[in-house]
Amino acid sequence: MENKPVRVRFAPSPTGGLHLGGVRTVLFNYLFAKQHGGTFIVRIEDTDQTRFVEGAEQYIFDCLQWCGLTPDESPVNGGPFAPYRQSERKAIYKQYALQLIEKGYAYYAFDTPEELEAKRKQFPNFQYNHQTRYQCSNSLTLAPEQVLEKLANNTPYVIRIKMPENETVTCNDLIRGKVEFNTGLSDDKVLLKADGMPTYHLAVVVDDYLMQITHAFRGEEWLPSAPIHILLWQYLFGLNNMPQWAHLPLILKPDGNGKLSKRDGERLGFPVFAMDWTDPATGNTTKGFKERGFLPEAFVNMLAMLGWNDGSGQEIFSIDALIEKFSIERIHKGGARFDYEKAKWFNHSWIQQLPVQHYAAEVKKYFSAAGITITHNDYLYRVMELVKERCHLLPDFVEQAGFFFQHPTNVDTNAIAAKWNEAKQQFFAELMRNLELMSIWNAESLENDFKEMAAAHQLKPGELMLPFRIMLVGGKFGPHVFDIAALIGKEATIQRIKHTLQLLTA
RNA sequence: GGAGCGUUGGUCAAGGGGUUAAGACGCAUCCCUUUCACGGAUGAAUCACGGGUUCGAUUCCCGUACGCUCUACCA
Repeated sequence: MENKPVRVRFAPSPTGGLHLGGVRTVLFNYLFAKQHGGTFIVRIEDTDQTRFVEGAEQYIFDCLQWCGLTPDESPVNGGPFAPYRQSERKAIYKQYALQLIEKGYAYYAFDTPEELEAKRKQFPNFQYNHQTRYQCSNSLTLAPEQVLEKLANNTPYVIRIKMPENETVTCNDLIRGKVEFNTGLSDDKVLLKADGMPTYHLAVVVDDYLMQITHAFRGEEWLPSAPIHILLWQYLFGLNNMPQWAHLPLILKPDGNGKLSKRDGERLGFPVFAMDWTDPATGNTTKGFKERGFLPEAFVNMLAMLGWNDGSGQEIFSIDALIEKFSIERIHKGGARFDYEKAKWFNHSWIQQLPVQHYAAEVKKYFSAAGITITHNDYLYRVMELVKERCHLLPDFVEQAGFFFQHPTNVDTNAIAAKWNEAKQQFFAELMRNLELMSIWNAESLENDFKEMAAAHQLKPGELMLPFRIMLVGGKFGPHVFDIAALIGKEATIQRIKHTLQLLTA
């Protein structure tokens, strides 16, 4: 335990979209590793061949890249402990299972899935445990020669851990403190499956040992199986080589009870996955935070604050600040409900504080998806600067700034029609002529000119501002009118006035 | 059913024996702004409940309730 170089791992099962809770687990791993000058490893736990999903692994790495949480060692980066895919490590696990059998900590079991299912049907809460294992077909109940014979005949078997009847195993969790379990309450979990693949229980322990993991972070849902892992460590590699455990609180659904699921996002209209995920089987795409218009800085920041804070009240943190401030001691014990409104607030904050150039390329994509092609980046930057405080998500820029690039498609004349009159018509007609002659085109002179003219027409500027806005913008929103006029230029300004005037007289 | 974990405003949460129980999101009202937004101000919690311990408990202890997680040849 003393001063070993920190090595942590994220061990996803590549079976579908990457859940926000998964990304938070990655984040905490990453922060801890970076803070301690350690190594962050991604290990793919693909031991269940029946759940193989095409593209799921690549998708996980894409998500990590978008978040900026790049692993130091992984199947794609390689590393000194390769391979990092458990399916490619299949041969390694069996010897450890055999070792356990030799020491009497595990046994062969020949019960078929059908037999077990029958037992579960017969007995209300059937568990394969210290009470029932002697009524089952395994190397504990069969004569040695029968076992040998079955093995020789290639009879399918699994290897199960032999849980002690009544021992106390304690887990010193970094977040929860001492947690005790009675071993008699757990069942004899399968360690090695009939197909020769390890289950999670065996694989984590073996790989954490082989990869010299020092700290193991995972979701709280794993806490009940911790005693099995701890026992395995004790039997195989010794408790003093075991990583320190930290079981992270769950992220809960915003309404009702239970942990946040993909379905909650669909039901309530917000993303749950980091990026869009298309299920290859059904072709259905589930929306991701990225595609919804989140900045990775905001997404990561928001996730960090779900279950952790630095105690100062500060909420906006860059990744570097998080690396500096992060501490396991300040991780909460209780689960946190996910709040999409708050998530959007984080994104809004990051939109304000990052230079617009930083995310302009992404914004551009939303514009082009809306049929607006942007040719001048400098113009785009100025526009973004002007409207960014109204944007929570990146696509908001299209809505908030589309009129800077094309004439408004819908001019809300209803907003001004009721109070429209001949005097105003005259005013704007003259305004057009006036603007045409202007040599200096900036917000200030435009405003002065506008107000002088209003006075000359004996009209209140206030009555004219909204019509002017509607003409330029199309609706009741956007930055100061004269800033807009200044930016879109003389020609567009005049053209829009003219167009609206025509609409109003039609 | 069993085991484990958890419980401070609607949400995220600070605090941790004596406080007017921070702050943020959201909401409402107001100010600023001749639009929207930003910004500012104000408002809203008997700290799940019941017992202790104590001069004093939101804070410590014990129960209860409630919630969650797990209880597969899935992770």
